[in-house]
Amino acid sequence: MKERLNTLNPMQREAVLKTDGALLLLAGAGSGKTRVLTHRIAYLIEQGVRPFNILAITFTNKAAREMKERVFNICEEGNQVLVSTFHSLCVRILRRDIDKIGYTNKFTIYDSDDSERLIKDIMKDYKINDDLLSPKAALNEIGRQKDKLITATTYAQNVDSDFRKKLIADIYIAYEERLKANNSLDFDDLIFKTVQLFVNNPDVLEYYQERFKYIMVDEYQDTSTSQYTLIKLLANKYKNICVVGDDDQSIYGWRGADINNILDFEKDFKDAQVIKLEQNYRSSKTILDTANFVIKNNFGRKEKNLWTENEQGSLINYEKCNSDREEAVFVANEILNKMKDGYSYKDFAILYRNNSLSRILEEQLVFLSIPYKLYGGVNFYGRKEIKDIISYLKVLENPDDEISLKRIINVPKRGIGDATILKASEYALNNNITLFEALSKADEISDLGRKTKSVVDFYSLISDFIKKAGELSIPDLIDYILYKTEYTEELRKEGTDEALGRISNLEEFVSKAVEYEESEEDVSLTKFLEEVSLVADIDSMEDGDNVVTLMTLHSSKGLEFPVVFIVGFEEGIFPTYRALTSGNPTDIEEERRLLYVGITRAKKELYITNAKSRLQHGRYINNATSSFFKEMPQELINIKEKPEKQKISFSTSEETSNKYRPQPSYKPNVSAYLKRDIPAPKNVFLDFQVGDTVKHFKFGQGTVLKIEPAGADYEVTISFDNVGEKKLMANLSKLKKA
DNA sequence: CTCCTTTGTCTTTTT
DNA sequence: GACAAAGGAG
Repeated sequence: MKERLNTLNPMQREAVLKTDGALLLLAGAGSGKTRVLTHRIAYLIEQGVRPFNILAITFTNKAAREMKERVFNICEEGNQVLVSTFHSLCVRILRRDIDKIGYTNKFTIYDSDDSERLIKDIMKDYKINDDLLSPKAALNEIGRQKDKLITATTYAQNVDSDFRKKLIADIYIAYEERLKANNSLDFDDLIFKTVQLFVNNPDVLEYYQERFKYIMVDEYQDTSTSQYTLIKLLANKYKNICVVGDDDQSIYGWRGADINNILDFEKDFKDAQVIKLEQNYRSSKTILDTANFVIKNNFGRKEKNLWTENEQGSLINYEKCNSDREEAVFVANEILNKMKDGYSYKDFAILYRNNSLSRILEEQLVFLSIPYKLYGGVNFYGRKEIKDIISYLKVLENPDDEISLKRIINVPKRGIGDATILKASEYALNNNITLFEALSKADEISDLGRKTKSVVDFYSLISDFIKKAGELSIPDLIDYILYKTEYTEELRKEGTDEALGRISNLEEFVSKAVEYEESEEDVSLTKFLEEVSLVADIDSMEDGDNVVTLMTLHSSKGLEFPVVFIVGFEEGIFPTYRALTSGNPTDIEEERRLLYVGITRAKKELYITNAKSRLQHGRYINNATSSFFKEMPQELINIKEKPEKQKISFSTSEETSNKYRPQPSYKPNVSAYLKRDIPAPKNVFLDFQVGDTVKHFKFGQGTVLKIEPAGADYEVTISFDNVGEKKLMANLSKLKKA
């Protein structure tokens, strides 16, 4: 043991040895905090603490898995330590005791998509115009309340005359009622209800206080009030709690993370010891200096001085490109260049502010046959076909779940449309039963007419599935559902590439179910659904693959790469338009921290790139350089700007260079978001003029009366021979000269 | 009443 | 360029 402790620096060692009481570990980027945590767990076990009594909370499942492995490598008993995310931990606790707060343990977990559907339903019921308040905004506001442990009733009591808030309060109350009726919890509830369970049932709390005598929380800067409260409750008896965080890396404020948790920790645990880890083992001096220089622009930070003994390293590369295409070409070519220096694919990461920036990069990587893996974006479990089959499974588990039920009731099409669902819902409401129960009494529902049979058939289909769920393995059950509903058959008939893609996704889902059954000892549909609900894309990341990594800056937290590209360094993208216009300076500070996170991912080389013109939402946008650029130490940056109007060498679509028109030029330094309306459509060419005869695939032949630019396309007024005058979008409706 | 076609909105970031 | 809601045809 002693020998192992000698591999740690004095501060790290102190943190490992301080086993009892409260410890706040302020760990700068790359300062070896994971090392400290794993050694600390191992040390606890060697000191005689039972592994069973240790709880470690991480931010992702991936981090949990890795930490478990690393502890296990130091000491074998380490695999009995519970390493988990907040959400997984809470589900575990709730499955045992949620009946004490009025749910059953077959409860369903709603993802943000499910929650939004429920909000939409409610707003429809209440006839709330969504011009006033979008379902997303309402859901977001409600989520932030839950993060702060504010119930619907409390929220409603405290809204003053604010019309919008009153509206949200009404929705919040209804939302809670419906969730309960559906026996469902949203992500935020998982934490909130666990806290409620503990507060209302001291015996349950005490059970877990005894179980988790030693608690560690990683990424503490990203915990919300509810999460912190949960931890405080658990640690309240033995007070052996160690939290590890870095206020400069707090990037989830929008999700309810509260940076004050770091400041409050010392107040709540009066004898808390504070240890700072300030030596960075990851990055070159140049990279670290740049990061430090940038983050100094934030106010209200915990004072720290991150330093390194690493070599100076090469300058930061800043590349200003003319277009997004040019930027992608640059990044891909640069990766190939660097490969000649002995790097391999897995040494590179391309990071961006939002997922939509990944597409053009992917295209270019594919074009140059550079292997890569993209994380985030459309989550595998978020795809339509996967959500559909999961909804079937959820209904079997919990027929009260009306959101999943409504999702699949007419998928594939079986003649149960909105009107029928509405009648059944009304019947359910009037008789105080669930929608699913109402379906079983289809014959009693008035004016269902000939639709009664469709409903009866659907009900017996689901009943059969419920019966089969008890008999078949999960993969077999999925296959059975896909077969009986003719889901796969429908797709096969469709025959398009898209449909075939969906079929292979479904096949992959079945394989995942097989994998699940093989990897777990204690297999159940409940647990499978739980796992599926709580995985993030990043969790699938494996070290083995030698491929370039593409991900958002948010997802990159906690990772490191020899060479990092930060692309789209443009005002309006990074920092995001929302932060620039919110009027809240802390939003910009959070963007700056995100940049800090991005910079500190790099070990040896850092590239920052941007484009003067970028295709967004189907039109070209001209962005100024990110205002963060001038906050970087210019003497550490190698600035390169591509010459204007350089010939674009590569294009994926058929819009070849002769079709390419020069972009209109705008005044620099004006965020393109402020000039959204671009005068003339580009990349759309009409081979007809006013007076010509054109052909439409449906309306047939007609004469062009008028052509007007409209966004990225032209609006064409045509007098059709058969259907009269119509206004159509030229590109969209594929008009052709006759 | 359902289904298909057309129109509108969207884009932060994720457990 | 993607997808859901609205709108119109059968």
